[in-house]
Amino acid sequence: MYYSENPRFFVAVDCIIFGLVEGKLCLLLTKRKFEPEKGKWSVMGGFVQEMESADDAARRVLNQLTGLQDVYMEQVRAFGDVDRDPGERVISLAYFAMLGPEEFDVDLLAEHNAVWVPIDEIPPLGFDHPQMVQCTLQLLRRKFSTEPIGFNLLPEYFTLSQLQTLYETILGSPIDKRNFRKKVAEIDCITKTDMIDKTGSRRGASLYRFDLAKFSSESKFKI
Amino acid sequence: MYYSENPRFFVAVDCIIFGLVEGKLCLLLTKRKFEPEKGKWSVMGGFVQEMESADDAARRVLNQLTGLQDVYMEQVRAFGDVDRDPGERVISLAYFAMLGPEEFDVDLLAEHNAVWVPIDEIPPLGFDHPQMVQCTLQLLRRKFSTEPIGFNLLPEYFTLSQLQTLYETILGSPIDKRNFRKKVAEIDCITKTDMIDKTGSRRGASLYRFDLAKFSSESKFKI
DNA sequence: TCAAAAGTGTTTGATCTACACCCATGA
DNA sequence: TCATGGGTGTAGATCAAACACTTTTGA
Repeated sequence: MYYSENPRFFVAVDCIIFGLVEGKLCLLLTKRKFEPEKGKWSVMGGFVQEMESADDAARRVLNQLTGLQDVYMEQVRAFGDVDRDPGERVISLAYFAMLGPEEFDVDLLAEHNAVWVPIDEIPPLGFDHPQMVQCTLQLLRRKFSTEPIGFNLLPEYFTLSQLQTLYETILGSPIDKRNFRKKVAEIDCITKTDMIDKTGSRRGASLYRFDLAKFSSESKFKI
Repeated sequence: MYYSENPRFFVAVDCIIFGLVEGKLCLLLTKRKFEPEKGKWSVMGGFVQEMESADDAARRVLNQLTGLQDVYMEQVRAFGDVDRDPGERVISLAYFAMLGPEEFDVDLLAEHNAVWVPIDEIPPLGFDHPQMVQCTLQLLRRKFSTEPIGFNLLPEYFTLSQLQTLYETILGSPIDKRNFRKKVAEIDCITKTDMIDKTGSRRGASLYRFDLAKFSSESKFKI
């Protein structure tokens, strides 16, 4: 048989999971409890199984760690260097996910030694995970200003200040408030509600939401 | 052992190979001589081997088909659906390559049933190759206007008309000649030589070249 | 009454777009 | 001499960036 002359490989998925914790962009990292790289920090990974697609495997790994379903996820790329895993030859597919401020299953996180780490405080990681994270951050920044994905990190209703702070955090530079609001006003799929958030200021701020129905892939979205 | 509880998979690389043939953007496709999908058109693929990285595998496959080395290649993404290959479970990594007008090994191409097909005349392809090609074209267009990769399709020395035609072909819309030349003039790494090409017109056109030394990742490159 | 965040327009410079004619040459 | 592709500048529109003050309200 044509196929069987060829070798087979373990195929892993590694999930680079973003979330906002106390306003800071964080990664969910785990301190490994198993060899190889035991004791080192790494992103959460798992192996693709027979009856699941790579995308399904990534969703499963994310679900096992957080208990969450229907989370925004996307493939970053494959990492296929021969020695990227010191234990065995493993080809890995990196995925990134963005979590909103839902309640996590804290027990699951603890069970996996998982903690939120701000992206400017990332400890040395095992395997080729530093590369994966760099690559993912680049992708994240590029997508962030051209596609409406930031909302995955926010609650359903959010203030413009929250949104602006998020963009400043991700893009790494301050944004002029008036220019920012001018742009937001031109984006159809970000709509004002008549609710007011009084927790963030004495005066109160209007709450907005992302309206998926008003978003088509051809709508302008440029922040 | 931790790893061995998990299944292993065939891992393929599929090469989406671009070239300019008579001024048209073409893909190098092969008519399959083996099952599965025998008789159907597909892009050129091969299996990753034990002692080679995924990138090396892609380079090897390209070399086996064209005889060429040191060709511009880049990973597109992984395709991991369970049934993407009707014969066996195969996870595939798509790569794209851009060939200049070098001499190909015609015998090798013939041996693989490979022909150049203009991208607007692509026949129905087997497997999930239509998806791969679409995905790659998107990536190509995005990279084309922000990174100096188009030169890989051109000879070392080229005229501005050739360059403009190339951009019009890839981006799919006509470009104003004066505006195009204005932009090119502002790009440091495209330099004029004192050579003249007399083959394309009676008057003759200055030949330009891409100067890699003058290109840094921070240089502006926006066409 | 004051601290703290929300909200609001205008001006300036930069960039992009549209547009038409002369040039040099070989056939 | 003329057909063919090579080469050149300007004006108007659009977009991006800089900039400061008033409003509301709970403590």
